[in-house]
Amino acid sequence: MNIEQQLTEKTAKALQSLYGATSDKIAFEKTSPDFIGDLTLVVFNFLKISKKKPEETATEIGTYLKDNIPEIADFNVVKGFLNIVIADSFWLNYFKIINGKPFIKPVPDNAPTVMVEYSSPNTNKPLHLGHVRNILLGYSVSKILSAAGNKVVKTNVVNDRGIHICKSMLAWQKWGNGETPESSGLKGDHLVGKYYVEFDKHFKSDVKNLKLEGATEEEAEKKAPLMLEAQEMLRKWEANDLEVRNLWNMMNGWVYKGFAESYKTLGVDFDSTYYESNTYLLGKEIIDTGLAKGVFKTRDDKSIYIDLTADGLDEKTLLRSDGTSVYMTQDLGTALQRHHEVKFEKMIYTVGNEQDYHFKVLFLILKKLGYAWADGLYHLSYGMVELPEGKMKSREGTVVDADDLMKIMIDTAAETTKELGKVEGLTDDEANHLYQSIGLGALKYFMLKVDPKKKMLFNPAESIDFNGNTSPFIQFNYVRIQALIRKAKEGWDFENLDVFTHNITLLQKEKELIIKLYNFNTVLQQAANELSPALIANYVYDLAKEFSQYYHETPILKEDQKDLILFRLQLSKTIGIVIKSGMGLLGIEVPERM
RNA sequence: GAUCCCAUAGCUCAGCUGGAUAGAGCAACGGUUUUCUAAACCGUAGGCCUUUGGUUCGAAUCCAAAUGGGAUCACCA
Repeated sequence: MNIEQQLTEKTAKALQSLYGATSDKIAFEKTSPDFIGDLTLVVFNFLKISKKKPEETATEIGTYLKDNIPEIADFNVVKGFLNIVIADSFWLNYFKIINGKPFIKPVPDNAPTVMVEYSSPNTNKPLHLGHVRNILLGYSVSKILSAAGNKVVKTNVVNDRGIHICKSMLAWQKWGNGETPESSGLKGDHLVGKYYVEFDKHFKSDVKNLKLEGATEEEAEKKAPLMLEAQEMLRKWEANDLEVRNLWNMMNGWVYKGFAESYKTLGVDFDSTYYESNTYLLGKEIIDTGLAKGVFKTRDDKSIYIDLTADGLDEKTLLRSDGTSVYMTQDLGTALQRHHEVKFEKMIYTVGNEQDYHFKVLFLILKKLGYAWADGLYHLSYGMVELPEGKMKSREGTVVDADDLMKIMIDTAAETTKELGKVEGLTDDEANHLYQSIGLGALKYFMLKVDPKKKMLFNPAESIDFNGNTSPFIQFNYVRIQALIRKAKEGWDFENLDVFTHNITLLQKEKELIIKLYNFNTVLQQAANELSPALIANYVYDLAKEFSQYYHETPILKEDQKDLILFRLQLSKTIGIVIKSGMGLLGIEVPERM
């Protein structure tokens, strides 16, 4: 079925029969638009075995292929380029098979399991723009992996304990006057975040005072009374102090409720959630294993470490001299626990690139401990989100809050939609749902169309632009297709678009569109391999753009011949299916009208 | 000091494992609506792909170095 495979195989045979040797460099690529043809073979690589001029070699191979592959209609040679024209009948035939069918297949029973971790928030403040990129990436990658035939387990690790939480708790205790989400009308995560900021404010003035008394910055930060109190609170938490635990439970409860709301608006979910308060003691048994295997070593002060200098890394402490564990130890333990619970083939950590080093070390340690599954661990590292005015700093108030951002996007969508007069005939619920699809779609697409590993600039003005390479443009083209189908059902007798029995001549653009559809699976596979939603985003945009051009230059319902109307409707409908599937992989909804 | 990542139009980004004249969108300028939804379409203009070497028939793409930007290198998470 796959035409490239067939061509590659036959080319190998052609080389063998023409020149008595073969090559492992046979690769077909898309023909450049300036030349005639669909697929191109570059023959320069074969000159050594053909011992002939490029043109001659290309012509000989072309002749052989044309004689042996019925789907080849024609070929032409330009310098060392062999351009192959695939017969329209092949593309039409292909279209008959896919016409109206879903493009994404269900996950087979024997599919490998992949665990994808994303979001991983701290519970001391609300989600911000950086989390948004993380969450959208992780969610989209889950969808893509699932579409590519994997069982996906989406998981979230909540960092619900530690000094950061105690800061919020302490500030609330001191200055909160019993304020609750209900009494303040604030979303729970925002309320807790407010007290985190409050802590920082008072802490800074503590530090300032101490510095006036002659302390250095470092000393002051360590000795600030507020910090000492927070640390005391953490100790009490670890000792299971009832009062502290109750406060902790209450405030975390507020935050979870707030997060749940944000996740819901964003349209993402998880199959499992791990809480660090349950896992932070894990990893200590791994220390024994490591020591027994001689992988870990003990220092004079009883702290335990691993020496990675031979691998070009540093020494990494895994157990403090007081016997407590560090972040790395916890992550080792969590990895072990998760592999035990979910027998994953692969585990993907969606975490920012500032932790590249951490994950390099984590994976290396697991490999050194001899866990074979460690080869399946992968750090999906993504770049920072920067604002036009520079980096986001929570303490300087230059953070873009996730809830605010979503609201702005939805409100702007509402405004624009009303301006364009597109709300007629919609109920309030329908209209609100539409604003949500458009506003959030724009946000998601804006963040996902960029290669994950690159840092990205978030320009608010540009992100709410609904023209050009944006989600609303893609959604709009889907909507046009649905409008065509609705009209066709009303005015014409085209109830069943799935039957394809006619024979027609393809326009150039129609052929290009079918080829585009043909490429969907390749792009999906590549996106799954590279864990890159950007590939899907760019593909869907290209498809929508080509459709938009087609729509403008070609009559569909206005066409005279009934066969042609039917075919063009079918083509449009199938393009719609692919647009919807592709957008679905990005976590973006497509409306039926807009 | 060491390691890792990045550098393409004024701006934001594509450009897959090397191939023919480097592509979109935004911004700018001009055009298209009695005809399927103009959140659209068409056109004009805009480039020493940071620099220098190397590999090759052939480099934006691979290798090395330089420059600029970012990140990391805790008994923090």
